[in-house]
Amino acid sequence: MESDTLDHPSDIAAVSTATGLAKDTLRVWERRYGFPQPERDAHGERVYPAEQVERLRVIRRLMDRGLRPGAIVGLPMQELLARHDASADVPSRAAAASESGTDQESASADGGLPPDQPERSALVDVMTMLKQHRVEDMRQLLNQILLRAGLQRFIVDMVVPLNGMVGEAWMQGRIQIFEEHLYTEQIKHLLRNALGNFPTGSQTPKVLLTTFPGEQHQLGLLMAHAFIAAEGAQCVSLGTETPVWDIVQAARAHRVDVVGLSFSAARPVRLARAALEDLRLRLDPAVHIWAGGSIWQSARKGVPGVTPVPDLAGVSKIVADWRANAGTAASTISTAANPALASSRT
Amino acid sequence: MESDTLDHPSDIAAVSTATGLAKDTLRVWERRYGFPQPERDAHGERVYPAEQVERLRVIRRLMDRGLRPGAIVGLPMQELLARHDASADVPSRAAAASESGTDQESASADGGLPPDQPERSALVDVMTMLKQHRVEDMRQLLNQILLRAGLQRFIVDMVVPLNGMVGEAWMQGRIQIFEEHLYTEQIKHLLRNALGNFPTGSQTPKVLLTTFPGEQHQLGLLMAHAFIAAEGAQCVSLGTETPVWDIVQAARAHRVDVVGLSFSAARPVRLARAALEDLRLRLDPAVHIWAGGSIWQSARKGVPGVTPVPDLAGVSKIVADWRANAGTAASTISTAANPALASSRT
DNA sequence: TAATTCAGTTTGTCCTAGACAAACATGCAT
DNA sequence: ATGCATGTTTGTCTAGGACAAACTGAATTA
Repeated sequence: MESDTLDHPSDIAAVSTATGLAKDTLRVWERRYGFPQPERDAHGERVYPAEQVERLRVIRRLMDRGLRPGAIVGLPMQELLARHDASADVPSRAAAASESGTDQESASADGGLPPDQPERSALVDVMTMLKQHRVEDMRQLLNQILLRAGLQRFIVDMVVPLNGMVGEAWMQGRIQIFEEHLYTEQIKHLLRNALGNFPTGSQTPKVLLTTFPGEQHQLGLLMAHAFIAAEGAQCVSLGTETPVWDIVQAARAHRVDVVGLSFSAARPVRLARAALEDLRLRLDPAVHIWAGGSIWQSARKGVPGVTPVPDLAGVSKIVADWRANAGTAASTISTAANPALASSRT
Repeated sequence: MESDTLDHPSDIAAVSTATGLAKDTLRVWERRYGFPQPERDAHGERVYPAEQVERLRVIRRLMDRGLRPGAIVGLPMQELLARHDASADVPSRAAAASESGTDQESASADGGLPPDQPERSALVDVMTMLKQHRVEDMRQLLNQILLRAGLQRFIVDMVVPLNGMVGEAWMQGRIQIFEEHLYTEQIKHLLRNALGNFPTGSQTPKVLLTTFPGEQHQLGLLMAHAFIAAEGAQCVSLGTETPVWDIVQAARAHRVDVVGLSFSAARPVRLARAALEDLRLRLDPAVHIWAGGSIWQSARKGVPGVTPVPDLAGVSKIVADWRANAGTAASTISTAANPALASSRT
C-alpha cells in the first residue's frame, strides 16, 4: 500500500512531461552535471530508469523552493530529502508555507489572522480523508467549513495551508499524485460552486482575470477570483493561458479597470517579467495591473506600472486602495521594488 | 472593432505556445517546405512576423481537421481559407461538426435527436451575446436552456454545436481568442454547477475520469463527467493530465469498475494509442476502459481491450451494456477495429 | 464490395555540440 | 546597510542528419 514507486523506464518526452523540465534542459544537465544518466535503446535514444525520474521530480520540487540546479542536481535521493527539510525550516517562513505540487496562489504565514484557528484539527482531518479516499466525507467537511467561515477565511485558513500540506505530503511520498489531483478537483468544485452563488454585483472595480500562456494554474486563478469577488468587485475570468494581445483586446472590450494575473512559483521569473512588461506597454495606461502569486517570493525587483500582490490577504487592501484613488493612471504607481521581500528576507 | 490582427513579431518559443506546434516542428518545416521563413535578430535567432504566426495558426486548425502538413504548409492565407471551407463540406459530416479551437469532446451529427430542435435560434443568440460580450445575459440564457432541456440534451444540443460554432468563428476571424476563452469559462461554470447539484448516487458502474498527460482538455472531460453522471453512474474525476501509473493506483484505491479517458483531436494518435496500451497492460483486466473523444475520427484501428466512445450519445448505450453484462473481464471486449469509422468514411 | 497486405512517402521527434544572454551570487565601494 | 561591478550559473537557441511510426494508395484476396 505504502509504495509502488513507478517502476518502468521512460523516454525523454515522458520524463519531460512528468517532471516539467524541458527536453533541452534534461540533455544539458546530463552534459554538465552528469545527471541524469539515462541508458540508451537500440537506436541510441535516451531511456530513463524510473529511479532517476523520481529523483528528477524531487529536484524539480526543490527548485520551486528556490534552490539552484548546480547545487542539487548530482545529489542522491537521501541527500535531496535532507536539503528539502533544511529548506523548509530556515530560509523563510513564506517559502515554507508556500508552494505545493498542485499549484497555489500565495502563502500568508503572516496574514493577520488569529494564530490558533479552530480549524487546526480540520486540516488534519481533511488530509486523513484524502489518504483514505473518502471523497464524499471530505467534500462535506470542506463545504461545512466554507459555510461557517465564509469564502475568504476558508481560502486563507483552509485552502492555502492544505495546498502546502498536500504538496509536502507528495514530496515525502506519503500520498500519490492521483490523490493530489483528487484534492485539487474537489477544491475547484467547491470554489466554483461558491462563486456561482455570488451575485455578479456591478460594483467597482471591474477586474479581468487570467494567466499568461504556460501558466496552467487553475486553482490559483480560482482562489484569486473567489477572493476578489468576495471583496465585492466585478470579475470576468478568461480561464488560464490567454496570450498577451488577447488580454489587451479583452480589457478593451469589457472596459475593465484592472487586469489581474496569477502566477505560480513553478516558472522562470524572466518570462513572467517580460510578459508583464509587454502587457503594460500595450494596455491602456489607465488600466491597473495586479500580479499575484508566488513569483514574488523569488523575484527581487517589481515591474514598473504593475502592482505586486504577494499574498491573498493583500487583496483587500489593494481593492480598497483602488477605490480610494480610482481613476489614477496605473502606470505611474509602484515603480518601486517589491516591498514584500523586505519583511521575509533576513 | 472587426480586427486588430496581432501585430508584433515573436520568437520561436512564443510561436510554439501560440500555435501548439513543437519548436522542432517549426524548424523542420522551415527546412523542408520553406515555410515559415522567419527573419533573424542580431544573434541569428528566429523572429517570426505576426502574419506568419497567423498563417501557422490556421494551418494548425486545418491539421486538426485531418489535412496533412505537406499539402498545406506552403499555401498563402487565401488558399488556406479556401481549403478550410472545402474541408468543412465534403470529407465527413462528423469532421465538419467536430472540433473546435476550444476543445471538445465529440460530435454527434447523427446523434439520433430531432433535427429541428427548438434551440436552433438559441445557438445564434448565444453567439451574438458572446460577440457583444454580454456575459451575464449569455449565462442566464444558457442556464435557462439547461434547466428546460436537462443536462444531457443541453450538452448534445447546445454545447457540442456551440463548441463547433465558436471554433469556426475563431477560424474565420469573426471572434477573438479571449472570446473563446470567455465562452469556455462560462460553459465550465455552468456544467460544474449542474454537477454539484447532482446526488453522488452510489449506482453502478463506478467510473474514474481523467485525461493523459498532455491532454489539457477540461471542457471535454467535464462534458463526459456530466453525461455519465446524468446516466446515474458514480463518477470520480481526477481532473486532467494524470500519469498512467497514477491512474492505475487510483483505480485500485477507489475500486472503480471503469476508467474513462477523454481525448481531443488535437494530439497525435500514436501517443494516445501507446498510452492506452500501457494502461491496459497495467490495469486490472476486470476494469473496463472507455476512451472518448475526437481521436476516433482520425484513428483507424481501435486498441484491444478498450471501448471506443466516438460520441457522447454513445455513452448511454455503453453504460447500459456494462450494466447488462457486469463483471465480464474487459480485456476481451472490442478487440475489433473501430466501428465508428464504417459509417463516416466513404 | 469490402477487407488485407505491401511498398513508398510523409512527418515528428530525437540526436550532437557549440554559443550566448539573462539571472544570479559575490565582493567592493560608498 | 545600499548601490554597482564583477564572475558564474543556467536555460534556450542553433544546425543538419537520422530514423521509425503513420500515412497513402495500389495490388491482392475473400
